[in-house]
Amino acid sequence: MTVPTVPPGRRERKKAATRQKIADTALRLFLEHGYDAVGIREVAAEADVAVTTVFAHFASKEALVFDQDEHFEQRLTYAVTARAPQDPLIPALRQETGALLSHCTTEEAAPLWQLIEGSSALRQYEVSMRLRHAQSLAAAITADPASPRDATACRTIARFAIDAFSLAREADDPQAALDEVFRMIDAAWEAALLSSSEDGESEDSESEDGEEGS
Amino acid sequence: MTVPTVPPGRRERKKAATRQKIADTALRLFLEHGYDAVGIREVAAEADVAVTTVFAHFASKEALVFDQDEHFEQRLTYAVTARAPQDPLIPALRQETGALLSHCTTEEAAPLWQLIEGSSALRQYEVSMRLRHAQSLAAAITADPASPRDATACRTIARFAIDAFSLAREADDPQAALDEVFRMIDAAWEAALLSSSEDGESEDSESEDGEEGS
DNA sequence: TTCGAAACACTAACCGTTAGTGCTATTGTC
DNA sequence: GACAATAGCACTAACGGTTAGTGTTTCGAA
Repeated sequence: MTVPTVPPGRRERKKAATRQKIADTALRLFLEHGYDAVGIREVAAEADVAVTTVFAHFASKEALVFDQDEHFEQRLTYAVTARAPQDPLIPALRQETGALLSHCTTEEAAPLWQLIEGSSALRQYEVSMRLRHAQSLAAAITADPASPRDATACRTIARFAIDAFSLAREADDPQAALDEVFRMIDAAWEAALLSSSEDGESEDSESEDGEEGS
Repeated sequence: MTVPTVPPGRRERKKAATRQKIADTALRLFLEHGYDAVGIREVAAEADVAVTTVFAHFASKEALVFDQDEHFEQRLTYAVTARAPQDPLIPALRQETGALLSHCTTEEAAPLWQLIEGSSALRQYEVSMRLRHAQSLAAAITADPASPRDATACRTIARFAIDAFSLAREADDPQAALDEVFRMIDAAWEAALLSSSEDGESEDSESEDGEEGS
C-alpha cells in the first residue's frame, strides 16, 4: 500500500476548508433565519459553491446540522471497548454519557438544540441517528467479555443507554435525570445477568454471528 | 347489506372507500415493485384519484404504509389507563405489547415488514412514530396513580416499553425476547420506585399510593 | 512531464409535497 | 322540493431536497 506520508496535502486541505466553509455558512444561516426557511440553494450560494458540492460533502441537508454525529458514536463505543478489563460496563457508559451530555447542555450549544427542536425534519433525523448509535453500541457491548452471551440483553442495554442520553437532555436537570435513568439501567442489567446465568450457564457455543444488514 | 342504522352518511362512506382504495392500491404497488420504486403520482393514477387527494387522506407517502399507527398507540395507552386499579403496571404493559407483537409477527404481515426494512425512508419514519408512541405512553403512565411522582422515571419506562416492542420484533424468537426485555424493564421500574420513595417521603415500595404532590 | 483521479460547477431533471382554484355532490335546513 | 353551505376531489404549477449527466480544473503520483 502506498502510504501518502503524513502531510495533509494541499488538496485535502482545500477540501476540508470547503467542507468547513459550507458547514459554517449553513449553520449561520439556519440560526439566523431558521432551518426550514433556508434552502440548500441559498446555502450553496452563500458559501459560493455549487449545490452538488454541498451534497458531495454532506449526505443530506440535516447532516449539515448533525455534523459531530460520528464523533458521538465513536466516543460511546470507545468507552465500552477501551475501558479497563475489570471495570463494570454500566458505570463506564454512565460516565461517558454524562460527559457527552455536558457538551450538549452548555449555553453555547443551546441555540443549536433550539434549532433542532424547531424543525420536525431535524427531530426526525435525530431519532434515526440515535438508533444507529444504539446499533453500534450494541455491537460493542455484545463483543464485550463481561456481557451476557445473550444478544437481546446487549441490544436492550444499548438502546436504554441512548434513551438515557436523550431523556436526560430534555429534562430540567439533565445530570440528575441521567443519574436516575442509569440507576434503572443498572437494575435492568443486573436482571439480565441473573436470568442469563440461570438460564443456561453451561450452554454456549451458539450464535456467534448475527448482525448487520445493509 | 350495510344498513346504516346510525347513519354513516353516504358521503363519509364514499370518503372511506376512496381512502381504502388508495391505501390498498399503494400497498399493492409497493409490494410489487418496492417502496422507493413507486411514486405518489403512480399510486394516484392507479387508484384513479388526483395526487392531492392522496395527501388529503394521508399525511405523507410513508403514512400509506403505517396506517394502523394510531390504533397501536391507542391500545398501548389504553392498556395503562383502563386496567384494574390494583393491577401492576409493568405486566399490563407486557401483555399488551405481546398481543401487538403477535399481530406483527404473523406470516401475512411478513412482507410488510420486509418492505419496511428495505426502505430507509420507511425505517426512519417508523422510529419517529415509535417516539410519538413513547410520548403518549409516558403521559398515560405519568397520570397513573401507581406511578412514582417522578416524571423522568415514567418517561423512561415508556421509552423502554416501546424499545421492547421493536427489539423483540427484530429478534429470532420475538416472544422470548419480549419476556427477557420485560424482565429488565421490571427491574428498572422497581429501582425507580425505590429511589423515588427514598428520595421523597417514606413510603412503601410495594403498596404505595402515590397521592399527588404538586 | 504526463496521466488519472478527485473536486467542483452547471444544467436539468425527479420526487414528495403544497398552494391556489374551482367543480361537483352531499347534507342539513327552510 | 329548493337552497346555501360544506366537503371531497381534480387540476395546474410550483417549491425544496436530491441526483444523474457532463465537463472543467487541479492536484498527486508515475
